[in-house]
Amino acid sequence: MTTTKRNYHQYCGLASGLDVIGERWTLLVVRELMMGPRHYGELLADLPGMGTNLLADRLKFLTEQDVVRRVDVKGTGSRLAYELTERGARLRPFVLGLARWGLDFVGEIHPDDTVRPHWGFLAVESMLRQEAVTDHEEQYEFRVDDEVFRIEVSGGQAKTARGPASEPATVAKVDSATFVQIGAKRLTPLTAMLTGRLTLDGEVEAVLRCCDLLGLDAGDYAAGR
Amino acid sequence: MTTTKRNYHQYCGLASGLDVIGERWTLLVVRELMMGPRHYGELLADLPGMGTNLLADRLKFLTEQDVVRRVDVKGTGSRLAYELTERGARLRPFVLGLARWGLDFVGEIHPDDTVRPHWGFLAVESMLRQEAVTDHEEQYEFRVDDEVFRIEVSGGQAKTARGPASEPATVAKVDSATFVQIGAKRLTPLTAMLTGRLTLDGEVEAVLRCCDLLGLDAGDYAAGR
DNA sequence: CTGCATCCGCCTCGATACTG
DNA sequence: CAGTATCGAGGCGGATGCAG
Repeated sequence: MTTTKRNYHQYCGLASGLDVIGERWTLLVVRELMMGPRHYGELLADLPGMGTNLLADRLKFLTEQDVVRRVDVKGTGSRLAYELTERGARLRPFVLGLARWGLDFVGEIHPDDTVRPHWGFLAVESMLRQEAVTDHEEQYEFRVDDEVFRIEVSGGQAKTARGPASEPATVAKVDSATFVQIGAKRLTPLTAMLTGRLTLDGEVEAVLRCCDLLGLDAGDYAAGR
Repeated sequence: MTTTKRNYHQYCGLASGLDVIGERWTLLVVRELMMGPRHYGELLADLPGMGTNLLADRLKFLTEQDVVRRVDVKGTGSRLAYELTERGARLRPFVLGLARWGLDFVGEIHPDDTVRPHWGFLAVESMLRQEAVTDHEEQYEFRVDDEVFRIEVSGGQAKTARGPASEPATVAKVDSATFVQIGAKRLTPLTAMLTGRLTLDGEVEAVLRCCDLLGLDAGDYAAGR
């Protein structure tokens, strides 16, 4: 028990930050909590390869550091859950930045790779190019496997949200593996459509604006209209 | 030798990114290279506790992944150095963001903690509040131990640079440990001055603008003028 | 002397089994 | 369902060796 936790012993913000969230699996736990509270079992299920003792250790430590908190999701002690604290939520910008940066390293999909539809939500948020927002006020809906989320463009700002859009200008239906491959630019939206793995509803112009907003190559699609 | 490198096997940008820069020490190596090319021995000296084999492994892997490149710093093969590639340089925004986030975890300084003056350069860059830029065009110079760097405010933009300022509106002279403590808000500029660990030259108004730009509490200092 | 490679003890990690 | 206990494997840390 006197085994002291390993840290860098550097008087520096980055090193101190990495002492908290730099260990293996930790930032992936944070990612899971970035879409809302989750139960222990859900975390375990979406992080295959992570030992249950490690998850318990990480959650306990993150709780001590005020990055994560235990919460009674509804009712009296029915089932506990974990959620990000305000301090944990402040990690969002650069978790998204790192997710965007890492897209370049996403290779061909391998049989024993894990894919989860809600990761697509973060992928979209990390790909959003605020500088590409137009003055069209509209919403784009995504149905990745069984997850549904949307982009809302309003008042010169684009933001993501979970759940269906009220009046979607486009609806994209796709499986999660294909979705990530498009984000990683290993597949264009056009080829995904032609191979039947992606379905796009709505008017063409809206689809083009959506692709541009995400920095995706819509050229082929545009040429085919 | 056939020991395959450990990775997350998740089809996700964040996981793929962490497979590249998520291992122990890696992001600290990147930090060291963010101030320009460095030699193997310099890296080793500024990362105490890191084994020489680990540094060699990390550098080799980062080179393979096009995050880092070997350069002939001057002349024919005299001494090699490592520097960030364009891909590695794209890590800067969220390395800085994490450095800023981690400042909250910087505790009291401990005898066997390592401190390096050039980390102050990154601390300043991470603390810069672009929204606090005024229309005063001026420069602030910092002399942290033997390192000299500056902030340049010009055209509504603030940016950091190494080396002395041509016409500093303020010169701050301080040791590196004190510098980090001020950044971590464990010490106000005023108390640091009163204990003789910080010297501030230049007109008071410029000092106040500099503090505000870095989000530091200048209230005490202002009250004492 | 710098830039690594090799070797070895230890501690973290990952998988399974077990308990409230 | 939510963790705790246990143990083998392997990444890490420190010392040392060696080549250019």
